[in-house]
Amino acid sequence: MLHAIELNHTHDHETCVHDALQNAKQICQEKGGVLTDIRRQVLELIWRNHHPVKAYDIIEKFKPSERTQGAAKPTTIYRALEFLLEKGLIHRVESLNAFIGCSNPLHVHELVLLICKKCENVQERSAAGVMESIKTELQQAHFIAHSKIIEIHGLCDRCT
Amino acid sequence: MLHAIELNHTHDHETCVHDALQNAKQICQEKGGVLTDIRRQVLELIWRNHHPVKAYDIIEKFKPSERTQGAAKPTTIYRALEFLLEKGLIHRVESLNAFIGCSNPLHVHELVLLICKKCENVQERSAAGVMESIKTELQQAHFIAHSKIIEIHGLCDRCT
DNA sequence: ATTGATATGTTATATTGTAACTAATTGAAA
DNA sequence: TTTCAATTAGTTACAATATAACATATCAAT
Repeated sequence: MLHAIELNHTHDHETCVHDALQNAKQICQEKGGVLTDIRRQVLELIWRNHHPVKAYDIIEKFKPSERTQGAAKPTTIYRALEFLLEKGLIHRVESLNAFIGCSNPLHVHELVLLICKKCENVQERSAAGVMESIKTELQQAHFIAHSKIIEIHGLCDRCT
Repeated sequence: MLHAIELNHTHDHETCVHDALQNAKQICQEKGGVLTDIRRQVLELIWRNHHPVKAYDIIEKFKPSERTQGAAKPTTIYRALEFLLEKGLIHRVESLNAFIGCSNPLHVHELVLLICKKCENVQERSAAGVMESIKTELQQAHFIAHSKIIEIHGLCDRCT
């Protein structure tokens, strides 16, 4: 377990962000992408936040380099997000139009997202049992799945 | 089973739209809402389309009455959609930013949506087994669910 | 050096969704 | 039956989210 998404006083945020970047480097090596400055910074921003981050939050917070004049334009950020999604380094939360860091990018996995309405943490779970029963359901329906979106909204452990 | 969402030559579309409107009237009686002209027309449009419909598609297609000058404004349509969602007469497909008619509005139910990439049909399934395994997963996580979004993208029976 | 692949910049616009306030409607209580 | 309160709808303006299309830059391999 790399990073349980548990944001409490014992959580070492620097380590966690650092590890995410290390993973990113490794994955880019393995899968052949390049973790450019922009992409790295976007990933880092998402991990620092540790809550679902909206594209326009990133756009606003994004630090311009010497070359670039203003803040990064939408296109730039959306392209970085697209890259990170492709490499499995982040997830898109459909029901929030937002993004979170993938807590276990080295291992490709389908997931259930548990989204707390109160603390806004998102917990990522592999939920093998759920995936198994979905498989059964899909077989009954003769449906070939390409992607699965499972997002549960409610109250997490600590917020109940 | 009210309307399996099967759009083929044997599918009687008029009956299907008609039944949806009948259900809507009944539900509004039971739950206390009023199925106004606008709301009814929005619901009808969604059912006639029989595919996921985007809010702005509705806005464009919306027939103005004698009173209203131009097409309906966004606010009007979003309000109607909100009403229909509340009454369980339609579903929002989060991953498409679109809406579909609920195929069994008389019976409150959590569902799995099977979204075909090719024919764009959306099949609504109760998937008791899936819901059961999600329940187990949530208990393990000590998470209290308020709502569940389960959307599977892929190829349906007829499109494989 | 040239080329091809990848990444970024730039401009403009498309799409999706709300806020805030006003006016009309309607149905029941006074 | 008036008037009141609640609900619905109209209007204006804008916020938030996302993409298209084309130009430029970077850099490694030929």
